[in-house]
Amino acid sequence: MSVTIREVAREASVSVATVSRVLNGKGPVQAETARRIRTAAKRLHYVPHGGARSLITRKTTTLGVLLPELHGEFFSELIRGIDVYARQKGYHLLVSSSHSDRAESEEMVRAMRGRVDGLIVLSPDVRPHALKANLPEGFPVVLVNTAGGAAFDSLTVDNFGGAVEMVRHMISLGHGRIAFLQGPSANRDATERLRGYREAMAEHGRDGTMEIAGNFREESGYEACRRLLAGKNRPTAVFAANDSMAIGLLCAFQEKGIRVPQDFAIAGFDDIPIARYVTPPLTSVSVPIAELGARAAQVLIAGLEADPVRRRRRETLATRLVVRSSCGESGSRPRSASGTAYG
Amino acid sequence: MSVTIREVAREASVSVATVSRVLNGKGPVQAETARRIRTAAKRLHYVPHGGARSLITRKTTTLGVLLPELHGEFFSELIRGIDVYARQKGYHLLVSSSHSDRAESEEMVRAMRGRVDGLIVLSPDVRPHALKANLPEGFPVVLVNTAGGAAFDSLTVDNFGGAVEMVRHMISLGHGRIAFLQGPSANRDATERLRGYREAMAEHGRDGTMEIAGNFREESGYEACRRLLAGKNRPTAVFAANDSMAIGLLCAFQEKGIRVPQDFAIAGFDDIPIARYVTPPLTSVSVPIAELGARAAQVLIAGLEADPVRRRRRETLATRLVVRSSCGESGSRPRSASGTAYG
DNA sequence: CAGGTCAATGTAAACGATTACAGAGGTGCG
DNA sequence: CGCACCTCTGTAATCGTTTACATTGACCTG
Repeated sequence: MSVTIREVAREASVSVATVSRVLNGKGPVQAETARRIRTAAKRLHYVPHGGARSLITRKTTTLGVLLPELHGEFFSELIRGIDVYARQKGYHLLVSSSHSDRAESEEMVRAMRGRVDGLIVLSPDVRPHALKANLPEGFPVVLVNTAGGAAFDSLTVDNFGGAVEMVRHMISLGHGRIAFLQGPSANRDATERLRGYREAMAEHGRDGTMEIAGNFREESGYEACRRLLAGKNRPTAVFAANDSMAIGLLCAFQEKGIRVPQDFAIAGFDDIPIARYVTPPLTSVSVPIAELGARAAQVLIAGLEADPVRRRRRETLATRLVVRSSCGESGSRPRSASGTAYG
Repeated sequence: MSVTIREVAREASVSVATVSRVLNGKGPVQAETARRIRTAAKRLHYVPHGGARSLITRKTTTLGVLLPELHGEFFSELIRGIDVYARQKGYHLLVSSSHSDRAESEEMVRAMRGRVDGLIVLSPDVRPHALKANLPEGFPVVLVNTAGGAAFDSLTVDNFGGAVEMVRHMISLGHGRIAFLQGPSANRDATERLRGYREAMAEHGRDGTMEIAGNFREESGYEACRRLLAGKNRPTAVFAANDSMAIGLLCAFQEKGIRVPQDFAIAGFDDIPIARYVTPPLTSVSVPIAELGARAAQVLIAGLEADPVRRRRRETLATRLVVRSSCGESGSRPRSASGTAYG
């Protein structure tokens, strides 16, 4: 069925060793011989068997990517970032996504071992402890946005810092009572953003924080509207833990005739592409997702090729405040390409 | 470094053959022996080497997924659909995305061969012709939303039918002059939607079609606004080839004080999650993306396990018209969970 | 011209699994 | 009791590569 190196060798009247040398560019081979081999390989559509190769070289040139169930924009951007860098370095990507429970995730860790050279893990379900137990000693792993032990390299987006910056911005615009619309409590991005909100509020001596439960989906933003308008002493601004919820809320406000930002300021987090096209354009925090992915791939590959017992890396990528008009102040400005970036 | 089957065998005081039999559940093995082997395997954290295994079994239990550069929502949903089905059947996913040019795509086809059992290809860049040339005879491939020869299984979303249905709906609401905001001309989804628009317009004897160039991005919707308002005899409705452009356009209208749907009706395509949360909620065509992915995986796996020279499959998945208020008629209804589904 | 070096190629031993085949021991049946 | 048959396990061949080592000339040098 499949054509092997042996057939190429016969076709070019040389030994398999010479074929291998030509195709891998190692060892000295006469130019004419090399040409003949390459021609034969092309004619036969020869492609080396990855398994056989990895058996002897002890490399798979494949990176494993372990992801939880996560929403649209983030997922694709991250993969894109990883893929672009990995491919450029000659690595493939073995992806496994949408794990719902812990047992499933851990099973995948096991299944991936022996097929990949290293692992990029972005999964609240997989505890670092379980990782260590299921992987051989010293197996290269990069943790992304995951509460992870000191055992592995890890990369994080500065959710905390971004949230602090946003709250400060809102306060600087004169907003007094700022509510926070939370994400899922199990999600680390969500909890870090919450922590940033609390920190920044405390820093300015505002203890009148108001926190509303949410789950990162549009509908929970939509539903938060009632809660926001309920009590007396109601807030003048909301900071949503992500853009989707902010947009859901925006929609609810619009239906109720509440003007944004005049009656109520709204801010989001993530800066998804659509954020600048809602009405009014949404002030948000831009997260470098693709960059996060690329950096994860970079750190992992560096780890593969370097001496295995080096110091663990731990990095945090900065976010960027993007001011549009949903928080006031700049409402009358002409729409620019991307809002104004600070930071 | 890595623990092999030999070490497990030694640990359990049996031969490698017996270990293999136990771990693969083939052949008769004494219960006590099996237990001892399983214990040993667990203690040593043994996982079989995928390469070695695929060498002899001639299977990789891995599916290749080849994707072009594509936007957020679609990408992740599709992968999710594929992944869920594939994993359930015990297959892994080797993903390669964001190919910009044809040469790159074809290179990936070659690289993947020898690592995967079959291929799911969703790439306008890869011509079926090139696929045939770079793959062994009879290699299982499923083409998704790709203009593909009769040589492979293929799956498509009924973009044409969905567009026809939408135009009919708009006409039934009394809209006379309906403009169409196109997607990228190289994209097959885009051209099929355009074809549907033309067909449905012609069917009702309206030759006054108006077609505006676009690229599926929000900004091109935003920019289309000028063109729409320019001439005299201006349209009363726009059908955008996807939701992102529809939302960009909505934003532009809102800035100019043009009311939707009173002054101008807007419809989109895709029914992205956010579509129901913009103002007004967007009438759109829902596309079963995850289902498309799952079905692709299903067809491919069926092809792998079945007799190889069976008839080619060619399927089209139905879309679903989702009526909200951006085209009028139902503007005053309370917002329901998902609009009203027809079809 | 003997001996050493070097370039170009071939031979064969790994790598880690699966599995055909064989052997050992037990059981049933004529 | 002898033979066939079954169950359980081991031995060794095999898959398609890479690569250490061997081999063969050609060339250089003293």
